[in-house]
Amino acid sequence: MGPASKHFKKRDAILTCLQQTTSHPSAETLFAMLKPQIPDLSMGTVYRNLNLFKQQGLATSVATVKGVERFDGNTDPHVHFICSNCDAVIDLMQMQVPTSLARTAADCCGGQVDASQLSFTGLCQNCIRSKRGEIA
Amino acid sequence: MGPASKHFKKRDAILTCLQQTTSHPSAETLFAMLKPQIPDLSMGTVYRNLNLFKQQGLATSVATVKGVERFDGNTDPHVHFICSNCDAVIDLMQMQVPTSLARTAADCCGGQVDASQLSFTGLCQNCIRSKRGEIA
DNA sequence: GATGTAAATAAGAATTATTCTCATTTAGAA
DNA sequence: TTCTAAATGAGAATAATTCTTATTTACATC
Repeated sequence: MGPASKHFKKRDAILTCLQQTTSHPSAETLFAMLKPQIPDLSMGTVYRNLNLFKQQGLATSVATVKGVERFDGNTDPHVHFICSNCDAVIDLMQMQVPTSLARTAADCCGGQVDASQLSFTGLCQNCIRSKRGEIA
Repeated sequence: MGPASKHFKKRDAILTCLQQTTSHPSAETLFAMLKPQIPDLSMGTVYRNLNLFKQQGLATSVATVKGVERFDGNTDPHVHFICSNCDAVIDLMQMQVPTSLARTAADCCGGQVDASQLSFTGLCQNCIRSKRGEIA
């Protein structure tokens, strides 16, 4: 039904928040973002709905960074850059996993490929600058 | 120094075990594999050394599957297939992330790419068969 | 408008994976 | 033998996530 319905108010708020940010928040971060507007929101609801979104294909789990799962509400196929210094997860919207690779993968192991995840890790632009002594 | 030394006995056992399997075990699984041969091994040692191996580049964290971190002692660059049904993590040794993609990624975000991770998720061959009613 | 309903939620307990602490053990050096 | 530094065992502590249950909510029906 979506945001028009009064049902699923919090569910919609969580999904909308996730879709409007590019920061790939953790459950906790998402909770912190929403709490001011929805003071009676609970962590359980955030986790419950994130799992629901994953099942429904409305969101994905991008990575687990230092033990914490990070989510993405952007369902367009794309690639991520993960900064090993500041834990930022950055979209590389211009990039995708070539479909030829997915086909090769399926052929290699005889399995059925449903999705692919490609990420690069290293230092992000900000952290490179910081290391040079400049202000991030 | 390696397996010849009497120092690092358990450390070496853990690394060797990780290098000799292609199952991408979790810390707990690794512990279970080694416990029979090393009855006084403790979980703390497994976790401690796995983190050490990661730092030293002797092992990598392949993925977090259903909340559990999975490790790989194979440092040759390769790709993984992760079965969403049985949680198997399978090597696709024949495949690598094209270096051109890594370069593009660095250009895209202005960062410094240190490593890349590519994995495919779906049903593995065994689970496809099982679903057909055959015995896995 | 009152009542019934099924889904969604809050709150916090419970669980699980991982890290931490510290006393002990070990291997090798002096 | 004694010393030292690293490695370890054991279990406590922590942190993330899931689970449980009573409550609330939105809507349908009367």
